[in-house]
Amino acid sequence: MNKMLTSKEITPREKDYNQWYNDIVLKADMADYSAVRGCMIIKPYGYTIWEKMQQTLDKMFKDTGHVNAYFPLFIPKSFFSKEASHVEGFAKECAVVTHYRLKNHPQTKEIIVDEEAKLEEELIVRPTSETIIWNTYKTWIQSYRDLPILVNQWANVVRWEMRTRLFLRTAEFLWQEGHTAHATKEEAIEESKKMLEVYADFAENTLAMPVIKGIKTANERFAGAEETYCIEALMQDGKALQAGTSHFLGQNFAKAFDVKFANKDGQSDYVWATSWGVSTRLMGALIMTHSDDLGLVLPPKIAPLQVVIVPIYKSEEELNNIRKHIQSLIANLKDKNISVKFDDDDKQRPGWKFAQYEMKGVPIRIAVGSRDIQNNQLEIARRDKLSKETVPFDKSIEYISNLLNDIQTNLYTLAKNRLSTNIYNVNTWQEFKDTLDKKGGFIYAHWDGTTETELKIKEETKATIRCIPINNNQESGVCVYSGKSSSQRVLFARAY
RNA sequence: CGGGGUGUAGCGUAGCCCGGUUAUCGCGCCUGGUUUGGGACCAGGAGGUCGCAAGUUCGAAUCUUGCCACCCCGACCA
Repeated sequence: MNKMLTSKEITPREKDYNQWYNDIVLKADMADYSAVRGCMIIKPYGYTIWEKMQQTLDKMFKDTGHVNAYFPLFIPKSFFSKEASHVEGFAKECAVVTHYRLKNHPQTKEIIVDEEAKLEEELIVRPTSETIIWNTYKTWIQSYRDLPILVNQWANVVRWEMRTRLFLRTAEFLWQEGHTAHATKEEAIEESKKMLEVYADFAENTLAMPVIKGIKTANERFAGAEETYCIEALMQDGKALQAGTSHFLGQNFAKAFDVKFANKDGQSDYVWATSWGVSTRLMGALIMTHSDDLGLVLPPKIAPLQVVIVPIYKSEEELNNIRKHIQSLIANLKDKNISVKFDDDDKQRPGWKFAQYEMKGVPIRIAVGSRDIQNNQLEIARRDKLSKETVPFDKSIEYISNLLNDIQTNLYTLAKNRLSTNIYNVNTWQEFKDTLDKKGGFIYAHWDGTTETELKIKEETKATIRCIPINNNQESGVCVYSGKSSSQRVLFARAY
């Protein structure tokens, strides 16, 4: 017995995807604009989701042998000059600390910077921590016995982006960055690939967000890396989003910071490095992958609240009856590690609560009133399909438990289908442009392998090469733009 | 940093072109009552440096100038 739900307030997704996205962030009460340019306030509800992500990822990192540490927020400017391509990549978006004191203006009493309190060496607010970490690793590493170092850091970083968007590109954001040091090239490459798999596993199995694993072209590579592995996701409006990266850094940073170790034969060599990270951008990805016009839709594995119970009652006595009746249900759900809230808030009416929890993406909502108690049943609604069903009370635990799994799977399947039907094999330049404009999505096309062609395509269409998929089919053809010979297709898309 | 737009109560807004009573409306908030199976209703009430500053004027939310902030489009961006 499925009934469609209704809503009085529909966000205009067809009209304006950006507006839709913004609405969901604001209505679900996840984040807000802050007074500081390009920064956001992550509100308690949004932060709980981030904490869930942190917990899951942190466990995965530890299961793969990593440990957490913390390095300073401030990086002396001189550290940056050591790796040329790295500084070039970040120079244009750094916040710089130049003074350490304020004072009152003698006349106006206004608070001003005390020019006498100028730092001898400016400090950079970290845009990423490679430099300060490698400066530290120099003192940690002498011998092959000190390797590998497998360290992760949960931190905030600042990148002074010209244009910002809640979660997707904020001036300050939260992330984790892993920084590892290895004795051999093979081991480092192995590590960066392994972490890519961890990210893909997390995206697909926890966030129910299918991704394409691949490597970046030289042009899109991380500043200072020899190889950048990435996971790319597809949003509902047909634009791609880079959801995580893992870099093989070669010996670049070891050379820049002079980090050498003695191997078993007593010979000295530079260590091999990786770095990898995901950020609060994943929150944006999560929203844009699953949410609908009623608000946020959360996969059960990441939902801070999996089940909400809304009582429907007229009197205090009735409410107490309901409370007694569902006591065992709540206890049983908690035993199964299912998070559940009984919302007996008397200040709001049921209809209002239904709408609220839908906006917040709670996967399962149970409504229970005297009618249900009499019939020994529950009304159970699922957020993903917006349908509800009446379930016998004594079968409800099993039903809910299965339903959570079903929602997780369903969300993944929906997104997976959307991804696979939006990858287009394209063979001509005209077809390339038409597909991009009319359908969006990923375009799988031949490319001659040159940065020159890549940049021209970007200039003409705003599409970038998102990645060369891992285990890509080798197939000879001609470049869709230049007509030169090509050995494989690559994935193009317009991206966030 | 270029082009365009917006700033009026917690949120969303009308008024501005063409200056003139007590600044409009909706949501939200507070009080009382009736309600409660999909965002309740009725009655009453509180809440405003009209982004900031200067100017023009008898009089400025409205006109002028400067500044600030934000949004959109570019440029920029693991």
